Amino acid sequence: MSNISKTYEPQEIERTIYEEWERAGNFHTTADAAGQPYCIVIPPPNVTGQLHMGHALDETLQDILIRYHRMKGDNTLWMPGTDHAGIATQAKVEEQLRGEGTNRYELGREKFLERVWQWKETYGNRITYQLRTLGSSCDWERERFTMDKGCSAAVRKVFVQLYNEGLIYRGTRITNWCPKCNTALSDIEVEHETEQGHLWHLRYPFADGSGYIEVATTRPETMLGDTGVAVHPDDERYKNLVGKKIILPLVNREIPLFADSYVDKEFGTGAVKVTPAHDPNDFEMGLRNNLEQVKVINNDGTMVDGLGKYSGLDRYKCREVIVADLEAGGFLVKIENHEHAVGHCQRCHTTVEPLISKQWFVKMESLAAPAIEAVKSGELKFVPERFTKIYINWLENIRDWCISRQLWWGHQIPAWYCDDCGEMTVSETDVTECPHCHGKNLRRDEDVLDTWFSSGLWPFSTLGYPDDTPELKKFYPTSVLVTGYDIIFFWVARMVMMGLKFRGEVPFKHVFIHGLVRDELGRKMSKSLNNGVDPVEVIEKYGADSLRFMLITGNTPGNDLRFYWSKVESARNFANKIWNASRFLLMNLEGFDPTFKTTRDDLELADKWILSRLIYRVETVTDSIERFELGEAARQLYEFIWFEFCDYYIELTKARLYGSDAQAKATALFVLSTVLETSLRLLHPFMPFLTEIIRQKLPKVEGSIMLAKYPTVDEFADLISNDDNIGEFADLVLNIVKTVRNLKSELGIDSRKKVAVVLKITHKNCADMLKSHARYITDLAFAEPITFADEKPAHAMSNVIDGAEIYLPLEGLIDTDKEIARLTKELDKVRKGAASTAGKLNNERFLSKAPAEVVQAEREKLDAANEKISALEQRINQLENL
RNA sequence: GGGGUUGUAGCUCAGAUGGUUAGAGUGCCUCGUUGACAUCGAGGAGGUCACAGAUUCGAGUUCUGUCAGCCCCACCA
Repeated sequence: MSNISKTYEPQEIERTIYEEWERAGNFHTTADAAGQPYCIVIPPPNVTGQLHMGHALDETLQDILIRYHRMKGDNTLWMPGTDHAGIATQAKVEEQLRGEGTNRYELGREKFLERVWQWKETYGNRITYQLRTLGSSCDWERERFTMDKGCSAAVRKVFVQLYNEGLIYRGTRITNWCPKCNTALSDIEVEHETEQGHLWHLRYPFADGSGYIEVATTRPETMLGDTGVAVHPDDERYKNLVGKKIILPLVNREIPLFADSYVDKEFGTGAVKVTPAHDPNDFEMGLRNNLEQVKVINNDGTMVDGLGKYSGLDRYKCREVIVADLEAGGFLVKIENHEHAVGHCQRCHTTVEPLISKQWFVKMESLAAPAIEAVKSGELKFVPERFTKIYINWLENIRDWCISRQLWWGHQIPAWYCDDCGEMTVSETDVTECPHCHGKNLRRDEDVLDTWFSSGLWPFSTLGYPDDTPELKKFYPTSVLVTGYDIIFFWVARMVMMGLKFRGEVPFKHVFIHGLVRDELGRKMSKSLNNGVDPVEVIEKYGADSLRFMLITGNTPGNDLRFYWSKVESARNFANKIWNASRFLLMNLEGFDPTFKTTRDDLELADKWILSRLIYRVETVTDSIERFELGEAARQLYEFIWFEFCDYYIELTKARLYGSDAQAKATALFVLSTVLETSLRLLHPFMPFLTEIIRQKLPKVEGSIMLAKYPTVDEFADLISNDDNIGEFADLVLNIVKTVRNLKSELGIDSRKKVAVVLKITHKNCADMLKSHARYITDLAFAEPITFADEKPAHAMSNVIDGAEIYLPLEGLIDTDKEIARLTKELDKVRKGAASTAGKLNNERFLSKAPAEVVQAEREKLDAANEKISALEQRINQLENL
């Protein structure tokens, strides 16, 4: 045992332990296993992705909950899997093709998809392997993929049903288009950023030569597609001009001036050029006013053919040319600076172009209503609660969801078009013959579905849907969803809607929201800033337990946290502390009879104290986990293990361990073992590897800690009851210890050098107890000999605390004047406190309105303060008389 | 334009349902290597809890407003 290394070296150990766990099937469960079902579905990481800090946090939180519930005896399932991540994955393979001098169109759809699947086979395991290094106890035997057979079947079934119910439709609309990704996007895939732009004031001449009207625009290049100019119907400036014809500059097209109440009289000139093909508002106005839609921008962001010199120009280059030409033609009035919001593609950050195209949409209103209700009724709860507002607000203002993407990697839309009769057929099974005309000339819709469509089904598709599996029956609805606030709309809301629609129940009862992991400066970790810290690197250097502990300490639900290497080090030090406390125990355990069991009567006060503290921590840690306050639970564990167990209790056992009383030593070892073993189980969800390796070294312990019982208070029922006034006694002892240490330090005495101490005990309940256990003060404060006396030694350093006066008699070392000054300062402090307490007690309203126990506590406080005051006064008086 | 959130020790953050002298980590200062641990131990300095009001016997904690930062949502060209 003594050959255990002095520091904890996690690297090798972690890998070995994880392999053992997985080999033993510890992560796996079945629907018919015993216990209450407890299930979490993993937020599936992108199949080609790499682990980042956000994953590490997300995984850690889930693994803590999962391990806790598994130990509690619940039938616990953590369902893992990956997401096909349409655009991201396709982009990676396309990049690879570019390197080979080819592209997807040259390859063709079928060959291209083969390449993507190949890519998935090559890189798809990387992320799940990385999850393992964190210690994630996922049921890997059940691993799923959003494009596997089952998930694909679920997607088809859901799509067809929604279509048949009229909730999915195909329509020509103006949608967000990314010219770079070359696909339509949903509204939430567009990120708005305010940019410093310009407002160009243009002069549009009337056809009849009667002058001109001035319009203002942020996008002059779209003027090529203008098919009207709009003013507000009540705008006095323009009222008489409505109906006139305008000659569009540069194009020389005749367009109408019309009135539409959408126009804001106050903005710009009050007259808007209308480009129905390239602006969502103009599109609507165009529909209302029967305007022509003239498309001037291609899907790739260049100008269309037939525009003369402008054709083929990039939209921004075209803008420059147009402005120059307008200026040359005398049509440009002025250019103003103007700040406005511009939409960008979430994935590639290209400026989005609103374009008219035929796309598939989901009607959201009827799906959103139950999802709102589920939260309002409390069936689904957000942690922290404030996110319910954000969620509800979004759902209440929801618009139809564009679900078709012009990509190849994804779930291809199950719709077929008949070239013979022109009819469309939507079907769960592939269509080879047109059901309308029995023609065979069928073309399948080329588009694939938005990745989030399949993600939305994840909580039930992974459990077996569309089949009615035992897992689906047992584990749906799942218990909690753990995710970041950044994907509440993308994912959470859609899962709730789909879950309610297709299972009739919410997909999870709690949504546990966490924040983002930021860098040391509080910036978001990003590729472009290159400020990301690789969790794998942290694990290699410090171990997964340290990373996990670092990520949850000091963190509260929903709030962002910063990554600091010093915080990882602090967590590593904690792991090392536990390692060494265990090493200490194991060394002393050599030759000890492991079957020895102590009884309540053998326990001494220190044992009772640490057991009472342990019980308290079992309660608070459990309670904190249940409330999702994992940072608080971690703090409780840290305090207990480091301060109470290591700093005090272990020190107090040393006398017994090194002494000659075999029975006393056995008792100390028994309590040490019990408390350590229980602490390990309590800590296991947070630091799974360390707790496993240490517990395996303890005698009499069998099996993995993963499958051990989570500690409960009643485990200790026969060892300790709470009728002892142990807490009061401990407070007094620790207070005296602290005071002795302090006085020694002030005198410059080495903390480990023994000094004589005289104590005058004034505590009502604990005087005798303290006298018979003075050894505790000797052991913790290196105070020896300790004498109890009523008289006050004259030449001594001293202080007064609640329940005791402490003297360090040091003839010749004491500077009386300094002592008086120090004690006077102390006296002032106590008097101030006493005055404020007395103030409260003199307040009639405090006495009549505050709860009796609060008043009583104040009374006791005042008594104690008064005692202290008189003791200090006497002492000062005594010194002055020297 | 709406909504949210943050402001507590030099730094990073905890402080549920209002009730002792407001805590931790880290940094800093002083001391200490004989048997768990220097990835350690002992002691110490450091906070008018952003500001102003209100509610209350009592506010870091509840409410209102102000200031500062961050974030989300939003079709004013």
